[in-house]
Amino acid sequence: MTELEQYIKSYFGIVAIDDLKTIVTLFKTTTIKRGEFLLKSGKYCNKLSFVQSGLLRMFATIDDKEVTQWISTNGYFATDLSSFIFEKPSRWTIQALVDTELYSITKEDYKKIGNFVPKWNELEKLFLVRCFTILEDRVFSHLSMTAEERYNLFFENNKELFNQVPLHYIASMLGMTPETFSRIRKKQLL
Amino acid sequence: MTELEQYIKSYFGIVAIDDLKTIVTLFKTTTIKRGEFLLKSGKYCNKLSFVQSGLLRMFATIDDKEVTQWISTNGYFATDLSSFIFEKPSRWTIQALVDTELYSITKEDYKKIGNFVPKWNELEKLFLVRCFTILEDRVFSHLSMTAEERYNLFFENNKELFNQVPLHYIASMLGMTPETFSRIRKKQLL
DNA sequence: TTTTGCTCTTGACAAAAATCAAGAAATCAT
DNA sequence: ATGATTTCTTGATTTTTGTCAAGAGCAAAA
Repeated sequence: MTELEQYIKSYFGIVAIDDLKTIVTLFKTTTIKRGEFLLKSGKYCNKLSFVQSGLLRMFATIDDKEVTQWISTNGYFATDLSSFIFEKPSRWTIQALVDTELYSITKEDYKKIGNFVPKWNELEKLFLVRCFTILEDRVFSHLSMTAEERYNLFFENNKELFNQVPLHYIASMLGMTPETFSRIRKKQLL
Repeated sequence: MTELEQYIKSYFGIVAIDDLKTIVTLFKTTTIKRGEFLLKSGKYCNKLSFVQSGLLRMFATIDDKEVTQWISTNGYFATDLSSFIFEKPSRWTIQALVDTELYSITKEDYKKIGNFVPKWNELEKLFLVRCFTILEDRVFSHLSMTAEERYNLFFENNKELFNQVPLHYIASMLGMTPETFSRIRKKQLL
């Protein structure tokens, strides 16, 4: 199974191998260089991408401060779902933190998948509910956990990321300042 | 247009009137009394409900504390989406805060909608992305706003709720203690 | 009515997290 | 390699929020 086939499977669930191959043919590989933008806030998000290698950061700018909503690494997707589906301006900017290889599908091709894969609607639904659940977990973590607990939880599940991206982006994504992040980190390293 | 038709429209977007009428026939009205449970954590969520009148609270219990994730009022839906779609045990408990009238559809009937309404898949997708976006906003509010700012934003959009439910539930839903909530509230009332 | 329980507020205090400022360490561009 | 940036850490301090405890206000139940 190719990488992309695996990524898709992990988001969309069990997919018949023939369907999987059909879907994959609609994706194109593209590259974006460190610092370049996959999407800019206010623009229309017209493709859905999976990260093959590299790192993307999704953020919004508010009062001159950048708030990092998500960091996409190898195997994750990166898209403003709301903009992509509703075809409205994006609220997020997506920027490459390092040179990044992507598998991307255009909105146009995305719409066609249903013609080739009869079960597509069901798969897409599972995908969306999975995305929903991830956010539900995140909201819950803010209602019920301290900064330190959020740090620990995230660290356990994303150890690799801590050597790969500037830590203040992770701090922002977890809802704390870089200083607080650094102090918690020190405590855990002892 | 009936109430339920309006509710569905507000979540699913533009729906042809005939389709709307077809969908509505699959819902049944039920009543649940104050204190009773629509769903218990660990059980399977086998129906999707809209609140016609009354109030529901969705929460999880963690370390003897109840964390309120959402309060559903008139026109809102109330369901553990993840449990409903994936048919797995629910993480949430949903309880009526007062006697509550519901429009409910069973999972079984829900699955049939597609047979009667060809565009159903598209509508369902829009519904899910809308739910996703609501949570995306909530996560963002925790990354970029203080407790006071979250209070004000929520108050502006949900003034009525403040006379209808015990305020400590709203406090929990906004991620703060009842005491903090009370102090912020006092400040805003002056 | 009285009692009971729940909700909300308030104060005093403690803890958590943000801010400000400085400097060290690492990385990047030339 | 050098200098320029950016990232990360640390300390001092302030602000925000949580905790604990007590009491007031209300509403439901006896």
